[in-house]
Amino acid sequence: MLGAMTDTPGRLLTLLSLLQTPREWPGSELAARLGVSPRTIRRDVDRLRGLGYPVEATRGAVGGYRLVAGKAMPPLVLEDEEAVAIAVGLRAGAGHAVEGVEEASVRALAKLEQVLPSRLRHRVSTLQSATIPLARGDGATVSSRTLTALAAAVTGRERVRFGYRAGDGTESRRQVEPYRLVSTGHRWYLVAYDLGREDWRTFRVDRVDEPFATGARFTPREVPGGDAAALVGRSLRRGREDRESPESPDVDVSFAAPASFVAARLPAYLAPEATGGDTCRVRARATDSVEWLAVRLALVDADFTVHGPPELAAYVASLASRLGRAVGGGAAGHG
Amino acid sequence: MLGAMTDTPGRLLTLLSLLQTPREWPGSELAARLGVSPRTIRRDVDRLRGLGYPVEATRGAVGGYRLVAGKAMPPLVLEDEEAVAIAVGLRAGAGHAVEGVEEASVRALAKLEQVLPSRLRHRVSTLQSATIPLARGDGATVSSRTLTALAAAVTGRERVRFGYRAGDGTESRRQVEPYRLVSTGHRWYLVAYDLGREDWRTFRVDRVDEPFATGARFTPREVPGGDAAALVGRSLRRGREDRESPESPDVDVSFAAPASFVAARLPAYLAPEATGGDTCRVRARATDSVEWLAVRLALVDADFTVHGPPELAAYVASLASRLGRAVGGGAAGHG
DNA sequence: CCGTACAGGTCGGAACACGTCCTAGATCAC
DNA sequence: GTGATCTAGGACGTGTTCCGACCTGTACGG
Repeated sequence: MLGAMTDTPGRLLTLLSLLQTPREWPGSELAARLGVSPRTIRRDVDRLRGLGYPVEATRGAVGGYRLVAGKAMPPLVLEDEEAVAIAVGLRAGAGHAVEGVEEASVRALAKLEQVLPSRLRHRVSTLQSATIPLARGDGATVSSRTLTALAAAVTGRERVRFGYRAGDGTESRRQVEPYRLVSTGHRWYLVAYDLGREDWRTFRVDRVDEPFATGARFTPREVPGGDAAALVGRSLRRGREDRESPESPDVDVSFAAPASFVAARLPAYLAPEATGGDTCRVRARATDSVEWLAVRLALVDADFTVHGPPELAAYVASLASRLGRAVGGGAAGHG
Repeated sequence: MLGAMTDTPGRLLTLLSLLQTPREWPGSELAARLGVSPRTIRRDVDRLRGLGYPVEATRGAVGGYRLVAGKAMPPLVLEDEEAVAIAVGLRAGAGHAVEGVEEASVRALAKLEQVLPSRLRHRVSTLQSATIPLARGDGATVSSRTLTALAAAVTGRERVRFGYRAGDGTESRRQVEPYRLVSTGHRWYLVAYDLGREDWRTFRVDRVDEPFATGARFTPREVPGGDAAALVGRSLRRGREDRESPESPDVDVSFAAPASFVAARLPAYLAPEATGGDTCRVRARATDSVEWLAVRLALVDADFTVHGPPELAAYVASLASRLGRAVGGGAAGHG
């Protein structure tokens, strides 16, 4: 730890970190460790409680203090290893995080990386290189570096400069006021006010190159429509910044298994509807990549039929033939 | 926030949380926000620096304070959303976390869940249900609840009671002093001193049922051989607690692609060796499940041949035939 | 029943924290 | 250059808090 604490606030911080350990601390031990009298420890505990951190105490011969779940998150005191583990985990999930927490996940990653000691930083990157991005290298993968840089700029209200490669291939340099990151499935969009164009724009984050915070803070403008996510939707429909088909093709797959079985093995947005006692069908807007989809369908561990989209069928077919070749061409399974 | 702060330690904590935001704070703004004079803010910043938190200040007209990377991790102050995101991410990765940080990852999760407010707790579990475990449901999946409970007991040095289902199907109740969690690939082991058997044992965590910390602390014994991981290895070789073949079958796959191409798409422990300019071969001890392996191999996006193990070949074959059936039986791909 | 631990009151002396001055140095806009 | 704006930090007086040393009460385990 930090050695002998002489001042009160510092002692409180270390006390908080000690109590976060999943064990019970007798007051006397805490007193010895912090170099103060047990009475002071009791007072400190009172103070922490006053601040909203619920310190629980068990009385009796084997009693002690410990920090339990309360109404607000206490500051997390992490060991080096733990911080690295979280950073690696969040980075791995940055591209295809669990739906509903993508943006929070990126914010947390940005916050963590802001204060991550450099000696841990390179451990994170080496460890991360051991993971593979599950989306194929089609150039549309989003780097967690870009993502966290943009997230930091959004919450810091700092202007950002970056290079942008539009859908038709033209490159440009932009300076924008970033407002929000929006995630739709596995794709990220940045809603920002483009200072050069003097209008709102949505940018695909995978096409953003080397974002750089200028350091200049800006005062928020009002987002047209009030909702950044809606702006992304509109932009996609108009296809102004994004020349691709705005809506991903619809998934349509039927399974030779009960709906409950299939539902348990697919993400929530791919909810199957029963089409009989032992069959069901999944129809949904696909936000995942075709590769991801194919993998998830295959891992359901039940026979299925792809009705669409054609891209998915084609990929599944190519996967089937490749796997067939991998084991000698014969497609005779054992199941 | 917590409203008007009147006491110094509380103010320091909120200051720390404000500085963790990825933006710069002018001293005057901090002063207004915390209800003290700018001079006090300067003193507080000094104090934080004295405690080891590197507060960086940029001077000049647009200057301000911010917390930067230092030599130790500062206490992370997380928003609700961010805490949920981290918990979900860690849980998702609990089974098959990135190699090298599995144990730290579980420790971090245990620490976080100890203080996670209950209102966030059920959000985590609902969100998690949206993810699919990538290991097939063969009964050998480890619940993150069991894992974190054991991790907490290990660091808390608390005795644990649990039900255990041995490899031959016999059930028993155990009371143990838990020493370490060891992860080998996708499988978890608990090294503990079994109080009933009066000897050291290693338990497969997926066979542990409802661990329960008794609250009784114990004083550490010396681990025989000094190394818990070695103990697991020995136990596996003897097959005392674990009747399965101790070592997973060896993976042997050759690719019709350069080693560099393959290496970039596989985890580090599946390092390919070049067998020619445009071919390479992967030989390794497989710690992942067969399903995972098959998926990873398929996503390399190159033709490959499975030489072993037989289980992998069989699974790949069954996958090939299932995927073939999914698109109408013809195994003719488009690639 | 006793030992241990948490809980909390009081009191006096010492230490500290705070605000209000002050000056110095750095940076940016004009 | 000049001025504005920010951090940096010393000096000082006042008021308060903090701490340790008592003390009593209560809960729990053996």
